Amino acid sequence: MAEATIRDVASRAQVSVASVSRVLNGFEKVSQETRERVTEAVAALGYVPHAAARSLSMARTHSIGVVLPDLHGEFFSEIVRGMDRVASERGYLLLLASLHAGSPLGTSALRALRGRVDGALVMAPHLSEEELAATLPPGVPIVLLNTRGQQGRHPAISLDNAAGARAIAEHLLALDRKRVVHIAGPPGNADAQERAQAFAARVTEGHGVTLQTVEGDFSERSGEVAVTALLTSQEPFDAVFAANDNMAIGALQALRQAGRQVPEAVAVAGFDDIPMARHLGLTTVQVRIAELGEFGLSELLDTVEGRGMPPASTLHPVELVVRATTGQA
Amino acid sequence: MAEATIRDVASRAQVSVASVSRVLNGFEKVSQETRERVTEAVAALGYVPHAAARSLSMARTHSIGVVLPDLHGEFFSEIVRGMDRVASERGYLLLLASLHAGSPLGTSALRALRGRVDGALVMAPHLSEEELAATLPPGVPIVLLNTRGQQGRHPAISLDNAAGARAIAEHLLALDRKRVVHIAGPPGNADAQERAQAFAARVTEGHGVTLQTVEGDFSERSGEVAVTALLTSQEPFDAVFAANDNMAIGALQALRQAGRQVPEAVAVAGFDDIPMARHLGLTTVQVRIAELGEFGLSELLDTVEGRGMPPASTLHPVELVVRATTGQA
DNA sequence: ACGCAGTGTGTAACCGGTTACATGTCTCAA
DNA sequence: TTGAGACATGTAACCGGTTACACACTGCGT
Repeated sequence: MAEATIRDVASRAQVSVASVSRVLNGFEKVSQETRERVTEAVAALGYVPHAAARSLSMARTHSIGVVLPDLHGEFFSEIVRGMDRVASERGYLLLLASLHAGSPLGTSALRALRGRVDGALVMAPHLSEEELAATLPPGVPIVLLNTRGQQGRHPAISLDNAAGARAIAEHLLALDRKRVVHIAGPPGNADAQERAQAFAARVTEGHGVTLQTVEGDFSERSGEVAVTALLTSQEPFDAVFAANDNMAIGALQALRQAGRQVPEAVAVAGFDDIPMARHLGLTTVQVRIAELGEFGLSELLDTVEGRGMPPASTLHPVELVVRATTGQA
Repeated sequence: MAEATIRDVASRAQVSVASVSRVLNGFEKVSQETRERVTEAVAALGYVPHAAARSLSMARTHSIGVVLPDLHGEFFSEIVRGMDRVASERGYLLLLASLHAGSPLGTSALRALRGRVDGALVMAPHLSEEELAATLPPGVPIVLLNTRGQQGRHPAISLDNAAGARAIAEHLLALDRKRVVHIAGPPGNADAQERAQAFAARVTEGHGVTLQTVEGDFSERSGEVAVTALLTSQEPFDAVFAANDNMAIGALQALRQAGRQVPEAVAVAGFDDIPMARHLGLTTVQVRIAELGEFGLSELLDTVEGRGMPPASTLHPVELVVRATTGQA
C-alpha cells in the first residue's frame, strides 16, 4: 500500500481536499464537524503531508543550505551547532553541502540547491570571488561566512581576524619577544591571509623585532614540521604565533621534543580556542564559533522571511585569551 | 524577473518541454540540432532545474535525513564526516535533523522528512522503542545507528559496546586492580547501559575484586564531580572506567587536583578515543566513528537504491588502546 | 504502390499539495 | 418575499518538472 495522499484523506473524511488542507494548516473558517472528520481520517491513515509537493506549490521549503569546506573537528561541529539551534527554533532544517576541495562535483551539487532550500549560508574561504559567483545557485538568498565578499552582492559575516592577530602581536611585544615566527595557513585561504597580514603589520612596528613567516596548512602535523625545520636551521626565535590552534599544538609538541621550555624559551600562541587549547594551556584568540553560526543563520532567515536586508558586511568580534604558553608556567 | 522554468527554455529553443527534459537528463534519442538549441537556451537563461518539482514527479529526492541527538564535539563531526564522504560520492545531500532532548518540536520535525528524503539514518540512543516508532516518518527507509532496535523492523548498526567494556575490564584485571569504579553514562542511554552491564559482568569475575558504579551524564564536568565525591568519601579505589572519554578526562582532572598519581595510585580508562585522549595519554576504546557513519549510509543507500536489504543487525567493532593512564607513566 | 519499423518530437496527464474563485446555505433586515 | 452578507465548502488551476503515448516522417523490402 502506497503512502496516503491528501485526496485519500479527503475521500475518507467525505470532504474536499481544500477542506483537508485548511484543517491541516489551522485555517480558521472550518466547521467543527469537518475538523473532526478530517482529524479522524488523518489519524486513521497515518497521513503525513508530502514536503516536496508542498514546497512546489508554496515556493517555500523551510530548509536552508549550509555550504562548508572540508572541515573537521570542533570548528565544524560548533558552527553547525549554532546554526542548528536557530534553525530548529525557527522551524527550518539544514541541508548540508560540503565543498570538497577540488571536486568538480561539488560545484554542480551547489546549483542543485535550487528548489531545495530557501537560502544558503556559504563558507568558502578558499574560493576566489569569481569561482564563488560561478558556483552559487541563482535566485537563492545567500549569506557569506568568512568568505571573500563579492563587493556587496551578498551580505557577509567574517571573523575579525585582523583584531585577533593584532592582539596576539601586541601581547608578544609586551612580553618583550624579539625574534618572532608566524606559521601561516594555506596561501589561498582568506582567513589565513588576513591573520598573517595584520600580525606582520603590527609586530614589525616593534623596535628591533624580526619576523619570519613560514607556511603551514592548518594541520597539527604541519605546525610540528614547521617548528622542527626551524629548530634544525639553528635560526633563533623566542615566540611562535600559529594561524590556528591545531598548528600551535603541533608546534608545542615539536618544542617539547626538542626540550625547549615554553614559555620561557619560546612563547606560543594560536587562533580559534578549540577545547584542547584550554587543556593544554595554549594562549589563543577566542572565536565564538557557535555564535557565528547562530548569527549568520539569523540574518539569513531575516532576509528570507523578508524582515529587511542585513547590513552588507559584519565583523564578528574575537577575544584574546592568555594562558600558560605565553604567561607564567 | 522570476527564475526560468523548463517551459521558458523550451520556448526559447523552439522545442517542447519533453525535448528539453530529454537533453537535460542525457537521454539518447535526441537529434544533434535539438541538443544544441536546448544547450544554448539553458546557458542563455541560466536555467537550473527546480529540485522540488523534480522530486515530486520522480519520487526521489537524492537527500538522506540524518537524525542525531544533541551531540557536540568530535563525535558529531566525525560521524557526519563519514556520512558526508559517502553521500557526496554517491550523489546525495544530507538533511540534518537534530533531536533536541525533550523538544516536542523534534518529533514533528521528523515526520516532516516525508517527501524530503529518500531514507534516514537515525541515531537516538536515548529513545525507547515505542517513542521511536511514534517518531519515525512512515514509508521512509530507515537505518538505526546505535539505537535500540525495534525487533527487526529496521536494520540496525551498533557499536560493540560490550566487547569494548570487556576489554577494559580484562585490562584492569590484568593490572591487578582490586577496587574498581565505573562512572556510568545517563541511565536512559542504550550505549551507557551496555557498557555498564558488560563491564560489571566481566570485572566481577575477578577474584576479590569489588565494583562500585556511580552515575554521570557523559559530560566532563560530571566525571570530575563523581571522582571528587568518591575521594571525599574516603572510599578507596585503584581504577576508574568512565563510560566515555569526556568523563574520564574530568576524572583525571579531579585526581590530579587531589594529588593522586595516575596510573600508580589510580588507573583511568575511557571510551571513544576522541582526539584529546591521545594528547592526554588516556587509555580508551577506539571507535572508528567516521567509519560507522560511512557504513551506515552505505547500507542505507543500498536499500534505497534497491540493491538488497542489509542484514538486520550489525555490530561495529571497537579496539582497546592502552596508553599512559593505565600503563607506565 | 503499400505496409512496416525505426526515429525524433510534441501533447497532455501526472506527482501531491495550495488557493482563487464559484457555489450553496443560512440568517436577518427591509 | 426578497436580497444582501456571512460563512463553509467544493472545483479546478497551478507550482515545475517527467514520461506514456500518439504522431509524423523517413527509408526499406515486397
